[in-house]
Amino acid sequence: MVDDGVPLEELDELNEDRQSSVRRTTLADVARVAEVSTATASRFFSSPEAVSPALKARVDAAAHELRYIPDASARALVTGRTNTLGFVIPTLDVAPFASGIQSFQFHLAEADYTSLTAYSNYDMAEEARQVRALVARGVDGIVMVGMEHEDGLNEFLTEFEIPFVNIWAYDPNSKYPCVGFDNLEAMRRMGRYVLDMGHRDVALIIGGLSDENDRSRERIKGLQKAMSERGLSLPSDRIIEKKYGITEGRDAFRQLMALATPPTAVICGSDVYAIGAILECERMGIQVPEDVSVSGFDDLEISRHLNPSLTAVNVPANEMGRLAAEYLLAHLSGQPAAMRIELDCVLSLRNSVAPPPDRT
Amino acid sequence: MVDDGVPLEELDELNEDRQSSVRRTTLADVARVAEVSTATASRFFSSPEAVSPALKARVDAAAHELRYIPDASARALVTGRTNTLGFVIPTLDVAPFASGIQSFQFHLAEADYTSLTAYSNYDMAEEARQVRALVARGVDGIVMVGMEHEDGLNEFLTEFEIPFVNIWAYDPNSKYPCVGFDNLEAMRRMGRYVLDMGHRDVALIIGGLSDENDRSRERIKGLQKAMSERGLSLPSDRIIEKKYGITEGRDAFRQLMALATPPTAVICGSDVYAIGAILECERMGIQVPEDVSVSGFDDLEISRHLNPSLTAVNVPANEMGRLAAEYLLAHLSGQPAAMRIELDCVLSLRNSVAPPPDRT
DNA sequence: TGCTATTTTGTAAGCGCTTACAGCAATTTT
DNA sequence: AAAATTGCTGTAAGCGCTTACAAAATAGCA
Repeated sequence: MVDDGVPLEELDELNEDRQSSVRRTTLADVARVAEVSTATASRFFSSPEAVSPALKARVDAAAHELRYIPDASARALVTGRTNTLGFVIPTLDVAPFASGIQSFQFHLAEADYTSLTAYSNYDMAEEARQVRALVARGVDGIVMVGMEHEDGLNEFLTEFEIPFVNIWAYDPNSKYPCVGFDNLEAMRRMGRYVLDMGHRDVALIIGGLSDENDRSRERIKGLQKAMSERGLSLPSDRIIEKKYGITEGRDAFRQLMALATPPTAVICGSDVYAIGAILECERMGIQVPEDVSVSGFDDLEISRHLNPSLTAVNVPANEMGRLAAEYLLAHLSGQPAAMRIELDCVLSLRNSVAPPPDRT
Repeated sequence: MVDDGVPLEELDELNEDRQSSVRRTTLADVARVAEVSTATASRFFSSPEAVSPALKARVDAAAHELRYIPDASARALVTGRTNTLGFVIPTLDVAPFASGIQSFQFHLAEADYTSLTAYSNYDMAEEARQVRALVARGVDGIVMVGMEHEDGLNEFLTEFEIPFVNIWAYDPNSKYPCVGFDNLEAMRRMGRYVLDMGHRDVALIIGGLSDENDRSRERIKGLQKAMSERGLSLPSDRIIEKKYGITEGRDAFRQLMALATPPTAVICGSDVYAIGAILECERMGIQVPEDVSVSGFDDLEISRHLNPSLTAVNVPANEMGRLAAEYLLAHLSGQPAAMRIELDCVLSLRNSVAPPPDRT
């Protein structure tokens, strides 16, 4: 794959002059050229309204002439602020996470903040490690996914006075800020909808090890609740946990269909499983929704296009990213901000769920 | 949506104590507790081999006792290095870009580097703006997508001695470092493959405004080249430019089918268009590949699962992310590194391309 | 016009860290 | 045994910037 054996002249020079490289332009240079003090030059950048028009013009000219770029590290050192926020997500491979972070960054940019992203890979210990690394980098605030974190992590952040917010989940009793939706309630709604169609044999395909993932756990509970409300139960052989992926969804679906009494409805904890299930149906010659109903969770772009189109819980990823940014920005500027924001999760009702086949 | 009207006690305290907040632990504190000089304490962290075991133990104990976390800004100020790299991509919504950046970050993390991501939204001016912002943040190096950038941007980076590398494209004659594949050649291969099947009426659905996107432009050229090699041409009404998205792919496909002589093969500049095309075929009752062949570019996870499975150019996104990280890391540590790395783009041959229908 | 209130500017002290350089003790060499 | 290394450690000078505080300039007012 890689083009090896590159001729020598194609190699980068070993830039030994890096140490002795040209000294970068500093505020002092600008001040000297503009014939003002460094204080005035500094004010020109941070509080221009406090500088007279005449000097403002001189500093501006000097800065341009010297192609001055302020040094963020120096500024951070003295102000104690880096204007950078940290964001720890499980992975970018899950489209809604990517959307959420993009939305988050977009809203930060408007306030001249940037963000450092780190990945936990659904591992709490790794998440904690990443959070600590972000704090060492000097982030002014942090976003994490889910309400549950490694023991002591919340205390750690509190001790270092790093504001943070949990997203992708909502708990009205949480001691800590959160912006998200109620995973249990969302899945319960989907459960009710499916049960209202008349299904009694329901199964669930869900992601991640639920003991490390409070969102998954809540979703499982939500479905169980919907069923017990109807006097039904969800036997554990009808809950299939799989790694994230279409292939995994197919596998799980096949597993389910091999059961003595296969479910008439397969509820998925993520759209990708549902996509896998629908594709597997096609292969197996099973009709959706005539023979089996399938529902998803996320509402990816493709889901509405599928055949049949996928009924799914719509996850407000962009909204969460935006609100997390707004919360942190408000908090950092000393403005009051709602500690907990609950977003609604609507069901996108489409064609993959219908009443069960008549078995009389 | 948003839960408004939050009761007052639910609001964050306006943390007015932020200024007067507890002073954070510094190296000097650690040094004092360990009864060593700050120099020794500093050495303990940056070059521990230069410290005697006895003092090492004392500093270690003191650091733990005080829960000391070094200040990255202060270190960056004095060393002139932030250990942070910048990465500017068009958008995270395109899965391969997300993969590439995740791979990039993963490899940086091993070297204790982090990365700042910025988005250009396929706009060169915005890209330049983001690059400048990253430089102002003090990044030690930058990754950009594509070979073409705003006028003067390369010079700007050179002037500030910021190493950078272009990815997602490859040009053996580039003056600047690149890690990628030859977009023209990749598409030419796909073109040949399709033409070898016997197709003569070929059309292209491709993304972005090609004058701002050298990858798209090269891909168009690649197909044109493959066709002209066979004495064929690609009329402009058979090149449809659309924004990225499945819906757009469907629209483009319908547009193509409405042509006086519809193409027998639709080549797409991205898998999402191909997915849209295949789904639209299903709706229109057109058989793929019996009636029309469809090919993609990217090779997303879902593509192999589709029905029919999608023949596509496989883009080595992870590989590019990894190699970009390796290049920059090597360069920054003064080691020689190949300036240009060409990655191969293999065709993932599957079932969506077949010989054209017999029209006799 | 003289005096005070206000605005604008400058001086200089760090922010927390690294590192050149010097000092000193323990080895090693002659 | 004196001289020369070698290995650690400490002193102190900044890195580039912001911001109290003081000083100067300007405006306001009687």
